[in-house]
Amino acid sequence: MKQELEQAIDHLCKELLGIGVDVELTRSEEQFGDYATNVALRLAKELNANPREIAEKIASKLYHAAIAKTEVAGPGFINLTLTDDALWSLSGQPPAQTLAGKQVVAEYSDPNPFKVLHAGHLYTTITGDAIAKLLETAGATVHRLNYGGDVGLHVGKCMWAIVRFLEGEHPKKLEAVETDKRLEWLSERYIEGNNAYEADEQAKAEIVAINKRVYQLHTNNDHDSDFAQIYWTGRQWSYDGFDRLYDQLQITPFEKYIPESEVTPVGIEMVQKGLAQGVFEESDGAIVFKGEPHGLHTRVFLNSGGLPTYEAKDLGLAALKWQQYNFDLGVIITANDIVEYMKVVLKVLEHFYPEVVKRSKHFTHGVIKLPGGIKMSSRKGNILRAIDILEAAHEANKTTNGHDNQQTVLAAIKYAFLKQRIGGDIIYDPAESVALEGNSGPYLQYAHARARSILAKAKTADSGQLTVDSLETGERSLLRKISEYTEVVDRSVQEFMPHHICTYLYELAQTFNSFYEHNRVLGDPRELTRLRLVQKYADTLKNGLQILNITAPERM
RNA sequence: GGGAUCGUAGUUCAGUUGGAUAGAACGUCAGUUUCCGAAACUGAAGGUCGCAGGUUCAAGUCCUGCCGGUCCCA
Repeated sequence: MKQELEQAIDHLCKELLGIGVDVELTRSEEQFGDYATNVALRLAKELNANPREIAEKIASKLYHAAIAKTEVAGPGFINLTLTDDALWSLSGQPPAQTLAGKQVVAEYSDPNPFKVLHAGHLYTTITGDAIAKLLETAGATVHRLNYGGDVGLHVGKCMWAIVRFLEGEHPKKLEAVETDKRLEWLSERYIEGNNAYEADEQAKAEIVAINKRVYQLHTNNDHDSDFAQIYWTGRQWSYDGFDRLYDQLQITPFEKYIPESEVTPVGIEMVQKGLAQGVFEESDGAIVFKGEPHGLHTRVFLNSGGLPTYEAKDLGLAALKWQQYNFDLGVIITANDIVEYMKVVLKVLEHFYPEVVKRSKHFTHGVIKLPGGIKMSSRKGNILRAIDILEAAHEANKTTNGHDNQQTVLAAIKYAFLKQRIGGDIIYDPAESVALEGNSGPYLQYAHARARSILAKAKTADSGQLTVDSLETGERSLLRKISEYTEVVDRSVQEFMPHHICTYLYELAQTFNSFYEHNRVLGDPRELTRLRLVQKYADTLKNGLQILNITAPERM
């Protein structure tokens, strides 16, 4: 309907003024009506005419069954007020299927085996899942991928400490570690290895050697040696631990993990091929890409020891994803410290797969901090871990609300992360996130439960008449807000930004609460109409929360 | 030193291809419960949109310079 109206206005412009414009109706403040357009203002210059006169000209000729009132206001806006009927049919519609049939690959979370899952991983996990769901809402098929470093220096550090802890390469001794302690146990070993690497020259040399052995174990496909058994067990423990956390978070499961070891040979091969083709050059024994001619910087792809860097691996990863999925759209979400790095990798990738670069979107986010200002540093042990966030939220929920409900805590964390535009740093305040007052996940859950409770109490055979037209002010405000839903989702899809949905849902809940406060539903002569509204509202709220992967409980 | 990015109320954040009086939340202050869930609602105070220029009928939004923060590269 919105499109119809836009086309009608575009038509009028051509007919009356001889100029076509790209008309976009925007939602206006309630006092001005339902939709507004600034076409007259934009055309004024071109036509060298008074914008208000142009607006009047268009407005006076604009007729549509859905329009109840047309007004010219301010410097030359055309304000449209829809009929109540039109508002009803506008609300409750499914979002536009703009991505129907599209194959999307979404890569996010990306924790490293043998290391701890930190707050940043938690953030991309939740945000990535929401973006994936958002795209699914628009009709896309989304493949959720999780990429992580199962090779590399951090693995060397961890393996070194494990072997030391076990007093030799004794895989059998691993059995002593309890199942639910494994992830924590591994991250403790990593910290030990990391500290030794920095403090002790001999340990450093040993770790470098072990790191090489890990790579070798992959090339030799070694699953039998004692060293290999320790490694594979450790890797599996990591994946199991990650899966447990994802399960706990109630996010959509990943389609698969892509381990770094799998993409490494692909990446190396690409670098060698690229070297022969003149994409790379040798420099002090390393293979580098000179980014300066492209306004970028130089980066190493194979180091002087012949080992692939992150760059080479990312190249392999991109190639592998493309070969396996042939996607229409590739979405990657990472921290924003690698934006420059990513540009170089994409520039190189352009040489191999220009199509992939065109179809890829890289979103980045900032650092996750607690209000005190603790910053993550993945080197030392004193980082903000994912479970620290979860624990802080549980703790806050207990002290603020006097109980500890998993659904509330999850809603609190997810909503706190998602309500902010993706890009900047996030200051996560546990107390604020679980609060039932204010712009929080639990507030929305409560707003939903309240509405459902009314519906549950309504008797089936009901008094009152259904009057879809001639709505009262409060009723109309609520319906007007509900009718915005699909437009908000569409915009979120276009921008890949779930936070628009958060902002909207909060406004929606506020509108409802205000309506609820001032209008009796049950037993009122207008009961049937109002129940219909409450139903639409609750469904809309639930649908929106679903995109964010937040539950909408009937009771709480 | 080069590059990226951000700077909006005391705090945390929204702000549509440039559009109407810059909006929320928390906090502060003042109110609202015989009645559908007060875990709610109503209202008030609080702003040089970092600073200075420029483009435009119109700038928080675009351009230039400067200041400040964060990150990347050497």
